[in-house]
Amino acid sequence: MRIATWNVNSMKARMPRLLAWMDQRQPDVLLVQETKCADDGWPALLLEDRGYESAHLGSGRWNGVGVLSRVGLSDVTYGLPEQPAYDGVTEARAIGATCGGVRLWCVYVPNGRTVGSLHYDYKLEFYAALQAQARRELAEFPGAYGLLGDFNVAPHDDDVWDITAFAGHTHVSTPERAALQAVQALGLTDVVPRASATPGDVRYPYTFWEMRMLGFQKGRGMRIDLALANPALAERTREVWIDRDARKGQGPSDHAPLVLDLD
DNA sequence: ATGTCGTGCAAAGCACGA
Repeated sequence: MRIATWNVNSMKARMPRLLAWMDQRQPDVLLVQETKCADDGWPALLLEDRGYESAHLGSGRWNGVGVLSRVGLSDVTYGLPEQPAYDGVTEARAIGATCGGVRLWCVYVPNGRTVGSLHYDYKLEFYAALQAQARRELAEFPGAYGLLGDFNVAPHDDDVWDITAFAGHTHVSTPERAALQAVQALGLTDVVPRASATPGDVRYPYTFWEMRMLGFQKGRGMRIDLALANPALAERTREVWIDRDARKGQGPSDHAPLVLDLD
């Protein structure tokens, strides 16, 4: 079974690349973030034609998360039960589902914008809600369990292209990393993609490169898309890899897919 | 500190978010 997570940065704009990628890589389950579409614009029938059931949570312009599966899709949970609101709105940033016997969450953690901002506080609150939900469900679901998506935190200094360039910035701050670590402390392992190169190398397993300033071309990447797996899921995981090719060429997302191949 | 995208509004140019 192949499970993938991909911040697609607009379902509509990415559709040609997304469908080609699905044809090529044949994921059994695909978790997508930043769909930037409303539920009534979600291409459910198109995906169904290709053999995928799907569930989506989205309100339109920003955020939006979806689950695609050809190995079953049940027990869909729309949003985290304790998810904080931002500016009075509970945003479309999390959707849970059981696919092929694996309980999964597709998450799009808030960016945080600048350290100490309201959005940064919101990001930390979101992590607390994610942790609370994972704690409950890890007790509830005895089988394979995983949180996958865009966590907007680079867990280690080596997970950004140049840590000195990130001094005082989000994604690497101690509170953000502590919030991520608190989720992992529940017994969820960051299943790190196989390294094809050393840190700093353009081939290091980053998942995101800025569109601005030719980030990809200059190798300025970050590993912020993660798969946090409980022991049952980690045990079944044979390969974890990043499809850098999906970041190349015309009209890519700024993120590359993270792929888990299970027994 | 920017360089690019994507979206949506009221429009063919901007504001916003990443």
